[in-house]
Amino acid sequence: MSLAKAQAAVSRRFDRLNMHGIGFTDFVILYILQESPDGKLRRKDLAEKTSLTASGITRLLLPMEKTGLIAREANERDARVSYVVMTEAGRRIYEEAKYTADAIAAELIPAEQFKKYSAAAALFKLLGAVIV
Amino acid sequence: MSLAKAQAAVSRRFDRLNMHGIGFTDFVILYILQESPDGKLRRKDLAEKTSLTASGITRLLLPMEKTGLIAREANERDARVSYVVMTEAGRRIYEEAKYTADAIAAELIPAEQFKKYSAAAALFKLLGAVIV
DNA sequence: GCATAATAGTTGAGTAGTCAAATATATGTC
DNA sequence: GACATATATTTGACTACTCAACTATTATGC
Repeated sequence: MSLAKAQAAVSRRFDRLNMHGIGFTDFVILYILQESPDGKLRRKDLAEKTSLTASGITRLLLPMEKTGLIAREANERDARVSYVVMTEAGRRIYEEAKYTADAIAAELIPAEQFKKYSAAAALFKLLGAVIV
Repeated sequence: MSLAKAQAAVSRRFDRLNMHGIGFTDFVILYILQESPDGKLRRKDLAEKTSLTASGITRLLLPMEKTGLIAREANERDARVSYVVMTEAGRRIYEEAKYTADAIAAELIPAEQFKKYSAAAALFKLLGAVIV
C-alpha cells in the first residue's frame, strides 16, 4: 500500500514542525489560509481543502484558536458560518515554520521542482498534480 | 494535500468491504498473506509491508485471530517470532471480499490497467508504481 | 560462556481523526 | 408568514492507529 506508505513517510518527516509548536495538519491549515485571497475561509471550505470532515476541522482548530494562531469571525449575512482567520501570531509562526517545512520538502522532492516556488509550496503542488 | 485526499478517498470506498466483516486494512493483510510464497509472514514483515508499526499490527491482528481469519505459528529456530498464517476461513473470506474489492477498484482505475491482473491487484500495483 | 547489545512482539497511554446525532440558522414553497 | 428541507458547525462515542517502555529471546565480542 504505497499510497499509505508515502503519506505516512511525508507526514512523519513533517513532524519536525512540532519544534514550532504545531503539527503537520496545523501547518497545512495555515498554508491554506495564507494562500486564500481574503486570508479567511469558512470551516466547511477548510474541511474540503484538507479532506477532513467538518468535525475533524472543529477539533483541529480548537487548540489553534486557544493558542491564538487563528481567530473566529462571523459572517454578517449568515449566522451559521464562522470564518477562520489567521492572526498576526499565526502568520508569524507560519513564516517561521515555512523555513523548516521548506527544508523538509527539499529533502523529499527533486531539485527542478522548486525553482519557482518555495519547496513546501512545490511539494504541495506536486502532490496535487500526481493524484486526484 | 492531495496525497491525503487520495488515500482518504481510496480507503473510504473500500469501507464497503465491511459487508464481509472486515475492514480495508484487514483486507490488505489477507492480500499480502495470500501473495506471500509460504502463505505466512512474521509480524515484523507485515508491519513493513503495510507501513504500520509493529504495535499497530499486534492490535490489528488481535480481532482477526479471534474471528479465525488468521492463526499464529511459532518459528522453531527463533522463539521471538510468531508467524501469521492465513486460515481456511481467512482464505474463504478473502476470496469473497476480493470480488467486492475488484468492483471497487474497477471504479477507481482506468480500464487498461487491469487486463492482466484482478482489478484490486492492479490497483495495488499501480499505487506501488506511482509513489515511493 | 558471560555480559552487552540487538531484535520481535506486546502493552499503557495518548492522538487524530471518524460517524451519527444534535443545534442553530437559512431557504423555498404554498 | 408557517413548515419542510437544506446547510454549517459542534458534540459524544468510538476507531485506528502512534510512541515509549517493557518482556522475552537471540546474537556478538571478548
